[in-house]
Amino acid sequence: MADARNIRQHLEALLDAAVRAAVVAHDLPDVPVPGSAIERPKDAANGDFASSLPLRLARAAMKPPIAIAEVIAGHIAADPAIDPPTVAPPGFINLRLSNAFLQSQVEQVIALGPGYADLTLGKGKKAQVEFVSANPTGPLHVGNGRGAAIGDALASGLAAAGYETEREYYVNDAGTQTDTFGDTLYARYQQLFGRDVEIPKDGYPGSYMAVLAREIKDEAGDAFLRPAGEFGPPELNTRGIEVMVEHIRDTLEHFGVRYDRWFSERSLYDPGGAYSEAMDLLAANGQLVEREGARWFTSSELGEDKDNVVVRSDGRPTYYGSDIAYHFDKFVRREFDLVIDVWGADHHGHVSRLKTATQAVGADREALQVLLYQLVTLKRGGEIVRLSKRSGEIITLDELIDEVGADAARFFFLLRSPGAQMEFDLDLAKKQSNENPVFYVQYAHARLAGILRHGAEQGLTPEGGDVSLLTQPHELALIREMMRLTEVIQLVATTYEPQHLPHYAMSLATAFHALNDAFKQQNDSSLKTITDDAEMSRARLRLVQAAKISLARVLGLMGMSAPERMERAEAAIEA
RNA sequence: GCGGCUGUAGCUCAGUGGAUAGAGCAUCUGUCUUCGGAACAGAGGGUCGGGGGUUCGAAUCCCUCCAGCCGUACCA
Repeated sequence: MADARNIRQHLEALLDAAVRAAVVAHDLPDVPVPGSAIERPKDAANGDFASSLPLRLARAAMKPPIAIAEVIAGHIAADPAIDPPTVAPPGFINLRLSNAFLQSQVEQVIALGPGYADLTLGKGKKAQVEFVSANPTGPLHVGNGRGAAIGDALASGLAAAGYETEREYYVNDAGTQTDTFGDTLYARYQQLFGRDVEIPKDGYPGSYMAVLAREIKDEAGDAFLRPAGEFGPPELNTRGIEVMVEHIRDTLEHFGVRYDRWFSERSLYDPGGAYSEAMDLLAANGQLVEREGARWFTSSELGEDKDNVVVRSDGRPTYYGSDIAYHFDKFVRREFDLVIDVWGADHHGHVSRLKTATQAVGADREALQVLLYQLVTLKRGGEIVRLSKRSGEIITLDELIDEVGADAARFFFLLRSPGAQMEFDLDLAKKQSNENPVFYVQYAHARLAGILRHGAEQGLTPEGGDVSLLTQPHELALIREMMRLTEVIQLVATTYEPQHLPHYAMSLATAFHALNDAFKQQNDSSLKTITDDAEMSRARLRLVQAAKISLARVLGLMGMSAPERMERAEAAIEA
């Protein structure tokens, strides 16, 4: 039987069969038929699904589209999932789901639970989403939060689509930034012992470095101190990175993000690590050359603008060299079928050459997807602040979570498509008012929970409810909206665009709020969920139960909580 | 210079070949001692940056121009 997960394919099959039948009956010339004929009409008045196939066939078939539509519609077999098809100018075939089918979906959602809309399109495939991966040279800032929200939701979406999914953080604990970090840390550390030392030029001026130095002094005393004028010990650097990574991990856990793996860049250079193997492979392919004292990957022969250095003239690998090894590890060693790297847009110059290198070490170019998100502009008190870790003036993700809450921050980050520059209005996100859409969605869930509680107090539960009693337009509209989740999951998992989740969540919440208030609007208390009619009440509670499952699922995919009740903490005070 | 992203309602943004271009906020009008009103119903508001082209059909695809952001390192 058809359900939310396969209704589209079911209708396509019905349509295909109708076209074939029309051809066999000589009602339609035997012309090539374009695929994927089922669409979603924008206007609900045109049905739940529609086909523009007649418009596309008109030329080849040499008949008016409307006539073709009539012919095909006439050959569509009767099906319990749909009402008889209708035809609309200039040549659409409109399909409407039957009430009986919609009602049955309430039972289906309850029977299948939170996974009712999950797909199998990624079944048997391993996917990895790598995100945030900020240098552990400072605390995460607001921009990293956007990457975290996007990457985490994307991973959830892929998992819902059937992929075996891992979340990974790439820890850049090697390289020049790390050295600069170490130098700055040692300067701050020495300052704590009264030495008049300046922070290196191009160092990290932020006060958090002084805090970090203090932390390390507290735990290790002067163990890292060297005679004046000498360099600091590498162990200080290592410890500094460790502590920073711990802080980053705490921040992300606060944000509700949990990684399956924290992958150390340094580990690439361990004996048996991916670096030497990947470089050997490129060398064996004749794709490495020595030039100007450095080692270059001859990427221009593979279509890149230019060759790129992988090992500097001083013998240290570049970031590019590391990344080649890292992606060799992902694809060749760990055999991921799909890898999504979520990066800030300022890295976009790196995308093409990394894909090329990935290809050179034997992976499919398209198996690596790089999702770029544009940088976040912060607005506070009408003032626009650009984010920069190096300026020292940053607003951290921790501060954002404290002020706004993790749920609201995530929702705002997800709402914008990754490619769009976004303005994050701190004052707005902080508001606990109806200007803030996150409360709208969560409130809908709390209301659903409230109705179930209210019913239970009167001895009414969803058990035994007869869904065939659900015939009100608002009730059926809510079921239609619940069914759409599967399309949203598919969209997220195939386009890697998580912004569809919050938009869907809002329309699902709207469908419920509208249902919930219909009795007031129509001034008819028999439309309430809990009425004098116990049978009717049980049927509606069943719908409420299913809707709650649905909304909780979307909130879960976005990494947000689904509250059973709302706290109105400060709203009254501010008012 | 070259390359990438972006340009849609007053604001923030969805919509990536279909029917009258949507949402939230803001503005205005109703509902209103609520199965929790952080709600619902409705209204006004658009030359989809400009100009060409492809198509039965374009916000969507192609070309071109304009504006903003980013990149074009032996930084990451």
